[in-house]
Amino acid sequence: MMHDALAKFIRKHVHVSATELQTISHCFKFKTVARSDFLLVLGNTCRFEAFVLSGCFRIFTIDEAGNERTLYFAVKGWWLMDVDSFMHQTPSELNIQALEDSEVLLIDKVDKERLYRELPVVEKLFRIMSQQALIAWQRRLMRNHCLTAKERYQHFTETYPTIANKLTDKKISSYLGITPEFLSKIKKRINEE
Amino acid sequence: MMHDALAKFIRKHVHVSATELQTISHCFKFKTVARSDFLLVLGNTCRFEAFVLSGCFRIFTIDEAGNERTLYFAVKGWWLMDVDSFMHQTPSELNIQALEDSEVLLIDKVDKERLYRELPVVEKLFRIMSQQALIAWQRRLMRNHCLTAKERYQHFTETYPTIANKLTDKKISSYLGITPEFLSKIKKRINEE
DNA sequence: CGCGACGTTGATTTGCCTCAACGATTGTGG
DNA sequence: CCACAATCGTTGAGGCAAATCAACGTCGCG
Repeated sequence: MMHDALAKFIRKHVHVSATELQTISHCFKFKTVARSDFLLVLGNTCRFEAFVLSGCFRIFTIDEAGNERTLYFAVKGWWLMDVDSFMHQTPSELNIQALEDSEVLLIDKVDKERLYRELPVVEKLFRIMSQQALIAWQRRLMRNHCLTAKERYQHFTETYPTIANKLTDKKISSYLGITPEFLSKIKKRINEE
Repeated sequence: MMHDALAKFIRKHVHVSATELQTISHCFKFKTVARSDFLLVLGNTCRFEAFVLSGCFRIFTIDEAGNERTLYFAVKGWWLMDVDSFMHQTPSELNIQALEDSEVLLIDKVDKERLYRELPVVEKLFRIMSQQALIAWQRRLMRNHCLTAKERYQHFTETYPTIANKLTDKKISSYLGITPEFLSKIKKRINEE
């Protein structure tokens, strides 16, 4: 059934009984998201967390200068959420947009709180997920300090080749924190080698 | 008693009974760390997590070029840990050094795992802490993309004035991701205004 | 007291941005 | 399904932000 991917994901991180898995699974609702549709729009409150079953998403914000800044991309097996907005139920600073026709499993705040209350293993799961995400963000910031734009581009395309293939250069540049023009020049230099 | 600060911290994030608080507190051991001593040295495995009672610490790594890169500073009420190394018991990539004579409460891996097992509220506490740290790291990376070095310096000194006062410029520059020379020029420019 | 780390300053170089122009793609409404 | 508009990718010229290298005064510490 459609929740298999989620079950597999959970089992990779924590021990759960079949019953627990059932309880968790039943809190999630299947949803399709058409290409370029928004799952969350900046200014709205994030009322869900989502597990990506298929497709591809971009989580981004708009800075004061009006430029798009991509926090991350999410494909199968990744999570979509604005931790801050969902946790505190405050207006989000993020947009979540589907880059292709996609499928997700959604859980709303009430069900999430209920799971936290009833199943300690869910706390554990999200504790582990958050800590691993934390490590990844720390590493990414350090890479931003140490590496040049060219090195960061190569690191990204080598680490996530399948994601990079789906993306336009403009979106990649907004993830790397550089201008599209400069990314174009980087690619030219790489090809000339 | 000496665990008061920790109890206060915990109560700010989760509901705990007095008994639970007792159980948690008893897992922590008091320790003093002399100025410039290391609580963790790069290459060793992180066998503890620590809550800072007093003093000031720096968590940093050394990049390929041999430069120090500061992840963050920690004062009273902050936590010291290498999440990755502690979680997976692998060699750490981080140094944790006291910048002044300091006091911490330490918990080792065995006790931490026991707390996780016995008190679901501890899972919740660290889940919440991790998620809030995650938000902070996301914001910091976005600031690194959007802001100039001068703006990042001002943001840091305005957000953490008491921490900034304790630090040498060299350490601040390694946090901001710029050279000490350039920070010196930034400060000059600010003074001339 | 003397040494080594720190902070400052200047000259030069490099990485990346801005702006502008143009061809190539993509998406869309008729 | 085509035509047109809009967005995207590329290229070049010029400019600014920040790094590098080198020199020198200062401070803290042994």
